[in-house]
Amino acid sequence: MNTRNGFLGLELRHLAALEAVGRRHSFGRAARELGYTQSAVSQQISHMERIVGQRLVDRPGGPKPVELTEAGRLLLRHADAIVAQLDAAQADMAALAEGAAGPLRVGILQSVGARILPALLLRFREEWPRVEVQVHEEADVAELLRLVERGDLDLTFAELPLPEGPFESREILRDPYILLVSAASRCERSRDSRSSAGGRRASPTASSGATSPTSTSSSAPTTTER
DNA sequence: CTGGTTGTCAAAGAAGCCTC
DNA sequence: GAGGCTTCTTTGACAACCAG
Repeated sequence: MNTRNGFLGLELRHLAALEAVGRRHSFGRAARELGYTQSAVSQQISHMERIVGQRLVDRPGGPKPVELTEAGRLLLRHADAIVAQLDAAQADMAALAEGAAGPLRVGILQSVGARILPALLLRFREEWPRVEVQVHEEADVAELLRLVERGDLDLTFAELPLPEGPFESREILRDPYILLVSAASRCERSRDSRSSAGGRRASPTASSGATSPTSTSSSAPTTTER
């Protein structure tokens, strides 16, 4: 018999029995803890020992406590890793079922990727550590919206107003843009009238940090979901 | 030595699951 | 539904050890 195939006969209940026996130092107490009879646990351990081909539990006989052999302790260390991995898998499955895990495909423009996304991702990963964010960059908002509509993206950053479509949007940021012109330009000469209407003074040396290729008007980046 | 405790081993049977 | 398989329980006989 192939040893590796033989190990396929090992089951989680066997590892649980080994762990309980190792911790309680008694077949009977391990059995009570696991909800089995002492005989059942004894048979499980014996079955394991036949599978691995080594003595896993030292039975001194009588009321002396039973102890795991070196082979038993070695196998238990692997069992701990297996059980921990299983716990992680169970948590992942539960998280996936409630939408807290799995991939999240996000569409962005270059400006969003450079200025907004890094900070957002940091916060997002703290809150949703099991969600893998997959970023997809496009130069065109219309293309991003098309990908969301087709289901190729889960959400995208866009600018308001949105075109007609099966989208749900949430405004997350207002990012004012300003116009920079020469002091001698016609725009500067007409500033008085715009200032009185609530406009902002343009400066040739300073800006509010706007990076959008759009040169005029204020924009309101938004996340859009299909 | 005796009784109590703990564990092994074997056999019979119950229960659940799967396949046909 | 019947049959096969697996797992577990129950029961009984037995062994090893400890305490009184």
